[in-house]
Formats: sequence, structure tokens, C-alpha cells
Amino acid sequence: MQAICNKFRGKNQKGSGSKRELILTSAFELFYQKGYQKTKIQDIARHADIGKGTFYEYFQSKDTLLEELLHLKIKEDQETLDMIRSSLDTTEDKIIRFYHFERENMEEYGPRSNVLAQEMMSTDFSINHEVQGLIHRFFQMKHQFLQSLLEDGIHRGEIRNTDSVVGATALLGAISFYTMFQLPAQGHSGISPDFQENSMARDSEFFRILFSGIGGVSDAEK
Amino acid sequence: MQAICNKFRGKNQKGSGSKRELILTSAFELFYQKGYQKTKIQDIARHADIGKGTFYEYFQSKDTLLEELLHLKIKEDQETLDMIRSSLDTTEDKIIRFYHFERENMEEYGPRSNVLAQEMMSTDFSINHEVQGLIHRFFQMKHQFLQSLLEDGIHRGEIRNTDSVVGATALLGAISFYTMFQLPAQGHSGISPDFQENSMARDSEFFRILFSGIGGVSDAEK
Amino acid sequence: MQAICNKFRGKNQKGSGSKRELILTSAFELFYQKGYQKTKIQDIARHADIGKGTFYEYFQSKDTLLEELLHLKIKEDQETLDMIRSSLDTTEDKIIRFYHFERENMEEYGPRSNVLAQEMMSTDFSINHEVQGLIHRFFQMKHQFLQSLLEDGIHRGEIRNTDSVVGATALLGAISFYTMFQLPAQGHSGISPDFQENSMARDSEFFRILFSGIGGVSDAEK
Amino acid sequence: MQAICNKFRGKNQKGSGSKRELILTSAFELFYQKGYQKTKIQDIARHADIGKGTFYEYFQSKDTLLEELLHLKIKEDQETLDMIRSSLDTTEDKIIRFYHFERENMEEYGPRSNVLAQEMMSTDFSINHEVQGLIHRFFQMKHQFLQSLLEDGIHRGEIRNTDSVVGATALLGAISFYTMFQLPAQGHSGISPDFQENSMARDSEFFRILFSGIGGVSDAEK
DNA sequence: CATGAATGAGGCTTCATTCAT
DNA sequence: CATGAATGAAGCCTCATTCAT
Repeated sequence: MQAICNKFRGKNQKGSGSKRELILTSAFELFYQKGYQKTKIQDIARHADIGKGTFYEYFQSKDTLLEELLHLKIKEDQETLDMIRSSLDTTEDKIIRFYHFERENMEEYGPRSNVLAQEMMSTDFSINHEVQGLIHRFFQMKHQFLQSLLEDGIHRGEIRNTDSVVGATALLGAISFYTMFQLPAQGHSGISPDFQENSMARDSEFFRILFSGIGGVSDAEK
Repeated sequence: MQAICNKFRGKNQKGSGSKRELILTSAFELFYQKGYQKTKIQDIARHADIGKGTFYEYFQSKDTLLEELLHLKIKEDQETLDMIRSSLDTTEDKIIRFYHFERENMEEYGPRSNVLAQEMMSTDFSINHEVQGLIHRFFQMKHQFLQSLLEDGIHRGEIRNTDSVVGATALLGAISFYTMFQLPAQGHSGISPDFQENSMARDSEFFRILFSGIGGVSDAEK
Repeated sequence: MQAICNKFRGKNQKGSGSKRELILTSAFELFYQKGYQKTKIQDIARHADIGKGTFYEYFQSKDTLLEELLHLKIKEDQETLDMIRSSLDTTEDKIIRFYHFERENMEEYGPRSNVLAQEMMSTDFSINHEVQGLIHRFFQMKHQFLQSLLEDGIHRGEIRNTDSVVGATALLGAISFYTMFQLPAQGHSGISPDFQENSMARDSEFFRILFSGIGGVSDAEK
Repeated sequence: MQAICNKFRGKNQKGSGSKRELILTSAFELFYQKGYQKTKIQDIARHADIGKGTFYEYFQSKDTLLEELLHLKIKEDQETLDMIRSSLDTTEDKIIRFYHFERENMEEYGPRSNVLAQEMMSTDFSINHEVQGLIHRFFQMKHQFLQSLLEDGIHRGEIRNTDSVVGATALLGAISFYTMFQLPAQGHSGISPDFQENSMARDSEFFRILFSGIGGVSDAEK
């Protein structure tokens, strides 16, 4: 997300872009922390240490900012996902990398266990249709990434022959929640107290579940 | 949700309770459909066919209403989950029943692919700390349900010996997303066009993935 | 203008209409006195002795209010003009009545020598196209009234055979300015100090000019 | 208006004056086209092809600019009017020349049927008292010009013996409106569709009305 | 109890003006 | 002199909440 400004520019761009980037970063962080609605322009300005009016030198509106933020995030994430997809790793490793990608995303912003994605699903976001579509695209992107991963894996024999659409959905959900529950909710202990430690071992366990399911011992083990 | 009022009463309860129940139901439905922020008191009043002032005869504030709604929902869901848990079904069937429970929840309200749960995660909800806690409890409840299901299943040998915390998280995420993506997003085709048909077959596939994972063919199959 | 509320109702109308009328009257008065732009919603609210929010109970926006005000004014004026036109008076008397109508209009509102009409011509008004059109209609109405008066007068032999379009324009301008300059500008003496007295005699002189022009003695007088 | 800067200098004058003049011209043009309120400092700067800050090198404020613009316009117009007044033409010709002067004024700026004068009457202009007075003086100047023309004409026997104050008012109004209605309103057909053609013949008719009035046939014609 | 008219705090946005470069 | 990025006062509008009937 640091490179945001080098990748995308709205119509309002000014000289250096450093302040524009500052606003983007501040806004993104606050949206993660407090949500879109509760983040006031004033908050963004204060956080970026600029005047309220300055915001509007760089962005047409709060809505426009969100739009751009989503565009950027989608573009950026898409690139990362493409890189993972085209790597030479096994399907399993690619999925693990996706998980780490999600996790870094989450850790980078805000102390709350809140995913922008989750928030985006909120219909409170449906201020304009443009944003609605972007949010949709955001999910679709991740879903399609996993889907293509599965299809490729199936083709290569690394993945059991499953419905890739269903599989991608399950994977996305499992990974999203697993990621989300790692961060402690603000002021409340996490979903489970145990979640704060042993992350390495727990991650292994998580992947084992993803790949082998929770089902009873396989016939082979008998 | 129809039975909400018979199960729980806030401090404000008045005589009949029927109007109170009407408000609760209306609010719940609208929150599902449009989100908390975008649902105005006026909307609730209109939907319940009462005056705006009447709302405040039964609830101290919009926040209070949400609090109570969550309390009720938690209580109600808790009861349902307890019933499932104490049934004589196999662990697998219990999980399937949980999925159907989630799905009914989703289908009952609103045309949008919006889960109150998802929305609740949104920090836009965090108007007061009380609500924050409730939202947390809401997730924790489902998580703990699945966790105990897993532990019980492991004990009974129906479930592979897994970390129940991690497993419950993965299950909850997978089921939540799978449920969520079944409903078409407003104005946008669902996450995948294929998702609109063959629900029976797809569900089977989904559960197969949950139980057997996506991993390659087991040794036994060789 | 007093009867405004009985003649026209926007979509927002509430019960009695008396408060709505109060707002309309207050706004109309303030627009006359201070102009549209300089009149703040707060001003209207204070003048009508209501809360700022109350304004929006009765009108969708400041723009909408202006629109309605123009609609009303046009409707009302149109009726008055129709009444004058269809009366049995001579054309000359009808024109005199039109002058008095304009003058009453002016005296009714505000201490300033400002005509809503003049103000309306200001492109500052061009907030939306709807309003633009209304302002245009406003002038057109008066112009057409005078035009039809002239045509009728010519037909009846009371008026010299003139181009009615040109004649109506000249009449409208002369009457508007003559009316306008009667009221002292705020803080400045009127256009001419003499304008404050002898209004009867001056009016006669004005009409003599309208009917006989300023040209030299007619041949008949020689 | 091109000669504006050579004729008048405010307190802020700097070296060359050419940039100052540029700003004045740009501002004047834009005020005519869009109105004072809707013309932003940014617009003026862009139109004059200078930086926004540069504006403030030459003028203390937007208000000050308007003040000066009015001062200049008054001075310039005054000179033109003095020239007309002191010419050897007949009174009738002088009035015709005044009309053409007004008309050129109008045609020179902007496509809108908007007279700065009209706009000036708008109290939206009354940002400070100084400006109010200037606007008043602006009208008074034209009024006095016509008044002195009439008095002179009466003295010379070219004009019927009329009240010169009233006569000047009627003339100013008639000429102003006749001028104004020649230009089509933005987006709306002019006050009358016929107004777009035959300007020569129409002008003659207009002056005939001014000089002979609209009254019935004179006795002599009988 | 029921109502809805009234309210004003609070949010987004505009734009004249300042000031560091 | 020239610039334009930065600013914040001020305006419009929303909506949760109150209160008189």
C-alpha cells in the first residue's frame, strides 16, 4: 500500500504526490480502524496533520477517496495475487502464501480485528453504485484467484477433484476468518484466548485442516 | 425471530409487548436489508406502521434497540445451537444443520447478500462499547458452538484429532462465506454465476470439502 | 402573496400549512431584502422563528423553496394579470393598473429598492435549470400580458398601430424602472431626491410620457 | 473597457500595470458572463492566465476588485456619456446613440442576456457599503445623463415639456429592457422569438414609440 | 399510550485568503 | 514579483431525539 501513489492517480493529482499519498494512507488506516462512516473528513485531516480544506485539494469527496482507495487496493492486490499465481510453488504453498498475504494486510492496518473486506460487505457502504461494484470486484478477485489456483492444482494432480467454485469459497471464508480472529478485538479478548500464542503450530494445524478436512481418520490410517 | 418478544424483555417493556415486538422485527429486517447506519428511525417507524415518537416509548435509543436486538438474537441463536448440539445426530449432521441454520437466517431477511454478522464486524457499529461486546459475543457463540462440536466429535472418534479452536474458526469462515455467496449481491451478479443453481449438489460438494479437505487423493485411494 | 399556501402545495406539505406559509413568506421577504444567495437558511429560520431543521420539514432544499416561490409568484401574478386583461377598462387604464400592481408588489416586500425580478435576471440564480426557466417565464408572462394588451388596444383603436413585441418591451422596462426608482435605496438617497414626493402628479406625467412619448409637440398642436 | 487601466489606478498599482489590467479585464468579462458570486478567484486567475496568489498582489480582495471595476466602469461610461452629451447631435440622435452604447456594452461581454447593471441591483452584491453606493452611482449616472439630455432637449424645443426625472426613468427602463431582451437567454428562447431578426426595422419602431408614445392616433392624423 | 412537528448538533463541502518558496 | 498549496470559516443538509398535544 505504500506504493499507492505511484500506481494510480486521480484527476486531482498535484505536484509531489507525497501529501496525496499521506492522505490516502491516513484514510485507509482510519477506515480500517474506525470504518468508513465513522471516519470523518476532520479525522483524516487531523491524522494526516493537514487542514480540513486541504483534503479537498486532493480528492473530490469522501466517496471519491473510497473509490480510489478500492481501485488502488484492488490493483495492488491483483498484482500480488498474480505474482503468487504465476510462481512455481505448489498449489499448497500458493495457498499458504495467500494466507500470509491476507495476514500482512490485516496486521498492517489498525489495531482492531476488522477487515476492510468485511466492512465493505456492509451495505452502509452502498453510497454509490460505483463503490458497490468495486467492493464486489474486490471479493470476486480473491475468489477467482483461489478458484484458478484450485483448477490449476486439480489439473496438476495436487488437489483433489473438487468443484473449484465451492472450494474457493470455502477456502476464502476459512482463511478470512482465521486471519481475522488472530487479531484481538479492541477491548475484548480475541475470539479465543488461545489465539494469541503458538501461531506457528496453529498455522500448521490450520493448513492441515484445509487440506485434509476435519473428517475422521482416513481409511488408510485404519 | 418471530418469537423474539416472548423470550426476552428489556427494561422498557410495557403492557402488551406486541408493538414492541413489531418494532424489533421491523428493525431487524431493515438492519439486514439496508444496514444499521442507513436505517433511519423513520424507516423503522414506517415499516412498523407506527409514529416516530412511539419508537421512543419502547426503546431509549437506536443504540439501545441494537443492543437489545443483539441480545435477543444471541439468546435465540444460542437456544437453537444448544438444541443442535444436544441432539443425537452425528457431528457431521450437526455441522450440516448449523449450515442450514445460517442459511435460513440469511434467507429470512432481505434480498441483499448481507449478513448482519458481517455488518456487525464493521466498526461502524461500535457506537458504544456495549454493542461492541455483543457483536463479539455473537461470533464467539458460534465459534464456541462449533468448537464444542468438534471436541465432542473428536472424543467420539467422528472427527480427526484437530485443534478445535482452529478448526472451529475455519469451519465458521467457510460456512459463513459459502452461505453469503449464495445470495446474489444487489445489482451485481453473485460472486460466481454458477452459484445460482444446483444447490443440492453444490452443498454436498461443500461438505465433502469441509470433511475431506481439498488435499490430493488420499493414499487409500491409490 | 398572502394566499400563497392555499394555491400551491409542494410534496412536503404538512397539516395546517400555516408554518409552511410562514416560511414561504419569510423567505420571500428575505430574498427581496437581501437576495437569494445572501439569505441563509439560518436567516429564514430565525425570521420565521423556527429551528433550522424545521425548514427542511417543509422544503426539500433552498433551491426547491425558490422554485416553489417562483411557481407561486408566477401563478399568483398570472391570475392578477388575467383579471386585469379581461376587465372592461380601456387599454390605458389596464396599463395603469399593471403599474399599480407592480408597485404594490414592490412596496409589500423589503425596504430596499430591489426587484425580485431584477435579481432573478442575475445569473447567480442559475443554480439549476428549473429555476432558470421559471425566471424566464416570469418575465415572459409580464411581457406577454403587455403585448396582448397592446394588440387588443390596437384592434380597438385605442393604441397606435405599433409592433406589440417592441412596445411591450419598452413598456415593461419603463414601468419596472419607474417603479423601482420610487423606493429609496437602502442608505442612499433614491435615484433622484425629487422622487420622494408628489407621487400623484408624477404618475400622471409618467403615463403621459408612455402614451404620448417624449417627442416634440405634435403637428396638431402647431 | 480595454483602456481601463490607463484611466484609473487604485491604491495597489504596481509597475507595469499590464497584468493588473489583464486581471481587471478578465474579471469584468467573467462577472458579465457568470455573475459576481459564481465567478471564483480561481476562474479569474485561470482566465488571466496567472496564479491565484498573483491576484492578491494586485487587489486586496474580490470585493475591492469589484469596487474598482465599478469605479472604472463608471468613469469610462461617464466619459462616453459626456462625449455624447456634448456632441452637436439632436436630442433624438443622442438618445439613439445612448441606446447603441448600451447595446455594445451588452454585446461585448458574454452570451447571456445579463446586464452587469441588473446584476448589480441585486443585493447579492451588497457585500460592503462601498459597493452599494457605487452601484447606486452607476444608475444615477445614466439617469442623470438622460435627464440632462431631456432638459436640454426641452430647452431647445426638441422634446415635449416633460418632467425630466420621470422621463429619464422611463427612457432608461425602456432602453435597458429593450437592450436586454435582444440577447437570447441562455438555454431559453428570448423573451419573444421575433426578437432575433429585423433588428433595424425593430429599432426604428422602438424609437418611434419612445418619441411618440403608444397613444392613439393624434388628432392631426384624423 | 401515540403521535409527528420541531429541533440542533454534527457532517460534508466550498472558496476567499494567506504564506512559504 | 509569482505561485499554488494550505487553510478554516461558513453554508447546506441529515437525522436522532424531544415534547406538547
